[in-house]
Amino acid sequence: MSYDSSRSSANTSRKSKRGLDNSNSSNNKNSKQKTLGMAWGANSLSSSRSSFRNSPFSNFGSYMAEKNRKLQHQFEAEASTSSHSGSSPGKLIFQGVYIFIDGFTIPSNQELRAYMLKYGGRFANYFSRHQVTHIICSNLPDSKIKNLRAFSRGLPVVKPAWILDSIAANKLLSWIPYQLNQLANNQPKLSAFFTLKSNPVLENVLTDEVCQVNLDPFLKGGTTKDACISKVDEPIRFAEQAGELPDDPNHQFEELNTSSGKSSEVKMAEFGSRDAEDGNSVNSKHQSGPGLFSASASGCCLHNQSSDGSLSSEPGGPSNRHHSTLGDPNFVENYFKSSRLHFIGTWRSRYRKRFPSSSSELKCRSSDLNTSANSDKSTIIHVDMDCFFVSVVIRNHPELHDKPVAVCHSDNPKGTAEISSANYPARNYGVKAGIFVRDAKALCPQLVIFPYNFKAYEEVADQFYSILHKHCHKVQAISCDEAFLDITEKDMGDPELLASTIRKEIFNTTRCTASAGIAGNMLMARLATGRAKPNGQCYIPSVSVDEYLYKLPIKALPGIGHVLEEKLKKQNVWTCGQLRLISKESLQKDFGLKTGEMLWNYSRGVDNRLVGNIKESKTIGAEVNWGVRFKDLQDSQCFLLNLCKEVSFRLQGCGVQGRTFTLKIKKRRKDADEPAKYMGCGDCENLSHSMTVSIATDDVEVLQRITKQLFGSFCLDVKDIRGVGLQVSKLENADPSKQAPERNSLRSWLTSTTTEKACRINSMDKERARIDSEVKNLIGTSGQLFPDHTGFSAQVDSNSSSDISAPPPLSHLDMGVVKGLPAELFSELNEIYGGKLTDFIAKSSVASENIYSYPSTHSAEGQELAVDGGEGPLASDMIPLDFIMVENRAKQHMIEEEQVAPSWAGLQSEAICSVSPNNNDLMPLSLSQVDVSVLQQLPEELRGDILGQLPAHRKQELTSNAGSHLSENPEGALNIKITENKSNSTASVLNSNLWSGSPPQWVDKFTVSSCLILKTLAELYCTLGSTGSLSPILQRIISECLYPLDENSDACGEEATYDLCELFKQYVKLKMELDLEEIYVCFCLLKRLTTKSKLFLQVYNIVFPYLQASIGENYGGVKRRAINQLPCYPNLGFTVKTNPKGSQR
DNA sequence: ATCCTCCCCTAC
DNA sequence: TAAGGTAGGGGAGGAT
Ligand SMILES: Nc1ccn([C@H]2C[C@H](O)[C@@H](COP(=O)(O)OP(=O)(O)OP(=O)(O)O)O2)c(=O)n1
Ligand SMILES: [Mg+2]
Ligand SMILES: [Mg+2]
Repeated sequence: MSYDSSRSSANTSRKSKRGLDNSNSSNNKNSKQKTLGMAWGANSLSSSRSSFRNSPFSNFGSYMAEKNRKLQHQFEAEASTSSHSGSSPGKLIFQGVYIFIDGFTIPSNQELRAYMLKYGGRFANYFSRHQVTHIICSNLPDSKIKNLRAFSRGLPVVKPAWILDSIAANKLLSWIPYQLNQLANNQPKLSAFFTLKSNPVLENVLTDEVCQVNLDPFLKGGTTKDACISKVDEPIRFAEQAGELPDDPNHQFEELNTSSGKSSEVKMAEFGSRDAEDGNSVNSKHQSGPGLFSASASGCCLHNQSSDGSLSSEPGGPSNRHHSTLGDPNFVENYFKSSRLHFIGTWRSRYRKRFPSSSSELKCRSSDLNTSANSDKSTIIHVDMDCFFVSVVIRNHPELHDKPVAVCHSDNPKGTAEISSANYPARNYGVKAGIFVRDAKALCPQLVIFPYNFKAYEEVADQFYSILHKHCHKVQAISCDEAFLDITEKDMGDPELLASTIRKEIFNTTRCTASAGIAGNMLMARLATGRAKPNGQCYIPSVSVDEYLYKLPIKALPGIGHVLEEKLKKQNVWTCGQLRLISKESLQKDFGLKTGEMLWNYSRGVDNRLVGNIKESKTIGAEVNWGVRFKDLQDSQCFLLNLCKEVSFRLQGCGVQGRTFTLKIKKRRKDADEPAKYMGCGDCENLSHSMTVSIATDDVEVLQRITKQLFGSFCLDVKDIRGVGLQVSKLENADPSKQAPERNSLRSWLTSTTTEKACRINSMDKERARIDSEVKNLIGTSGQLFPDHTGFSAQVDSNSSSDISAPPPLSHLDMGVVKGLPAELFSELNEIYGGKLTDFIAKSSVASENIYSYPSTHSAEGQELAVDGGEGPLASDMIPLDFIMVENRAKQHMIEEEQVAPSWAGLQSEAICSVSPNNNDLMPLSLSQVDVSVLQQLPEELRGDILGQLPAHRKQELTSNAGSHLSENPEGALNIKITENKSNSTASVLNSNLWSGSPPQWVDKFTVSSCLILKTLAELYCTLGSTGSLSPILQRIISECLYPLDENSDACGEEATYDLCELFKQYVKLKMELDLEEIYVCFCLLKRLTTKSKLFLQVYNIVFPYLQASIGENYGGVKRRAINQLPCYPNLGFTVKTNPKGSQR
């Protein structure tokens, strides 16, 4: 209906859990801090985005958390004493209000604090998004306004007068008239300070209509000692009722069902009455957190107010013109902040952190094989909140419980906003999730629309799961409002009793009802819940399964969506009973092996899934398919960057890095009409293109480069783009020590702990670097200890000259290694660092904890400068990723030494790291670099591993042709020469006085060749290029690099570019036997060497993406593919074979 | 057979 | 105005 055509949805229900989940910030409310500013980002770590780095809001380290806690404690102590005196109920004006004061205020900070304390409110010493309900702010310089916008995010920013006036009025006034004007229109209005104080009329109106206390129901319930809570343990009646149920399942269903309609009100009467009581006691307060405005009982939605009010209150006041990527540079961030689907989509990731590794989920059932015998004995409970989003927002509106209510962004009766959830009265009118609000209003004109309150959903979900975990240790979370419990091995009696106990507790705690299904497997439990809704429960015993399913519409089976439903209906299958008549073979023929079997099983009530067998997540991604409109390439690139940032955040938040990157594009179909939905994507082609690299990364820069290339390969008119997504797969744990050990594998070797700590320059390293920078200034440069380091740097990277003579920054030392040094070496080292080493070790352990909890790439920028002092962002931007990749790989080889001689490894690798600290992780295992002589000296098992990674032709070369491999081409020959040429220089490297014992023989050459090879290769290439030993095309390219043509020269034009590309193409064709990696490396090097040649860059830009794409890990067939995919540039006269992916479909 | 890429389908 | 995301399962078809 609201669909335009092809839509993607998703199949579900799997849980994933990545064991590592760092420091579980489980109990840490601050962990809710958002990521890229996404309120509900998958990554719950605090962001220290540079934009508000200096604001108190960015500090969420453990120190702040602890300090905050203490101060709050102190405050509460005070409050408990003093508020006793004034504990007259009428005085609790600010109950549920939790303010944070930003900056200077007219009544002082202390005064306001005292007021809050006196009148029942709470006062935050430091901003905590999780608790604070209002930000109090008088007037701020413009520079601060921007930051305020960024972090306030939906929270009301209110002037202190609101507090004073509320006290004067002896009741909580609406804060809306007291909103900080600056935030809305960016223009400070001092007069606004006092305006409303003398406007009682307006005040009353607003107060009545839109009230706002953020009433935390639990706080309230707790403090007022809610009478209902004491009734909690009285499920007996409940249980009896359940126990009395007849055996006939249908009958049961009837009864339970009707009970939900009618008698359930009896059944749940306590709930209802409690609600009423509570409603009375709280009566005049309306709810609502930031941004919630109450809908009046009349059913009229006050959405307009909200829009100037708060909820989604976007910072950009005037920028509301276009709600698309065109008008808003922060579109991604803002969009996710308000997206319900984003909220529920990312919920699981937050859940993992809040309920970390609930031991339960990790493979509990040893009774492994799940034959049907198993399921006979199993007992599964499925619990699902009733109309979750609605229930939560009308918790304190008992008068609305029997009126049709829905949650939606908009109340516009002509609007295309989607209904998120509708309560059961509304469903009677046909209102349901997913339909447009205009259709909902047409079906039910009196429908009351409430806005979202994501914060409340999150809190209720937390409570929901706390209760579940309390009652059962095998909990499989399905979504924020839904879970399976496996109570098979629970000896505690009646499952139905347990279910009712749980439901009751949920209601008493959240004031929202849940329904439950009980059965022998997950499928049947889920179906039972459907029967039980709303506010009921249902048990389906095994014997009743067949009967229950017989008449069940196929669509009710999980896994059958509208497409399968339609296909089956075409076969005249409408019910599960009819579905059973089709043979498994036939189903498998029509729908595939697995799907067919699923249909066959499900139609018989068979489901072998186990509760809680959680797998670690396999992909992480972000996409936006709403409001995406680009006018030019720059728009799209900007958007892509933001998307990369987002994805990078999420990767880091999950503690993983990925190797495969998939860019998804929604492209407006040629004949597509305007989307039915406002700013929707309409009818689109879905295109995707992926690239796999050899080393996992989470670095935003790397992501950006990859994404750029992927994007380029689509060859699209950006104006047709209606949606963009970036997905990362082949995930690996970012902390290799927690990675599943792969014995003796090359990969585990390359990414071993020491490698990680010492060499990988990823977000964590960058953060470390930042921390280190503060110590860095104190360190002298008595670099005697690192003579080799110096020389090494000079050779490897001529660009970073400034820091050459300094010892490696402390942060780059592997403290694990340092600590393990012999005493005398340690003190020597400590001296070099001015005695800071000891301190730093202590410090770094603290710091790394913080980093662990709150990694942040966004603070990376200045840090690189601090570390290497040489290459700023500009330079680093010009370094091709690929060069870096290779260089980095060299480092990893280096690391290998550490395993052999750990005592010097850390320092050794330090030297390397400091050479180009802003390296990226990404690099191909560019096998052309595997030097034969080195290879031969490797330990047997490693050699085997390496060979195992090589493409066949390469393997042969290396094994059979040891000495003179590659000699058939100039590049290969160079490879060997380099090793020889540079072996002298290693001597010094290896002579470090930090050495203890002699390194294994092979370390020498291996290190040299891998660390220096690129630089040297580049030099030699250039030399040979000018002396004519290279092929014409490479020669020409190289000379262009060395002696770049004037930018304005004719020779830089299209024609020249074409010539060069064509030549290159021919070259590749002619030199089929030449490894693509060779060319690839060559290109990387050349790009590195020349940033001035426009001509070269043009060629590079055309050819390189294809090289890059081909260099992934798919060696097989790569050459041919790469050549075929050389692009078509119509104006250059290329003939294209087919353009990559997308367009050919 | 088994993997990979590019999709589609599905549940929340 | 409105905020159509996220992730797993799996099928088709190609490469090896
Ligand atoms: N298309 C959808 C489906 C769900 N949701 C959100 C709102 C729901 O409240 C919540 C939970 O989804 P459920 O499928 O559990 O639906 P409800 O809880 O709303 O209703 P029910 O009583 O059927 O469970 O997810 C949504 O925004 N859009
Ligand atoms: Mg629900
Ligand atoms: Mg649900």
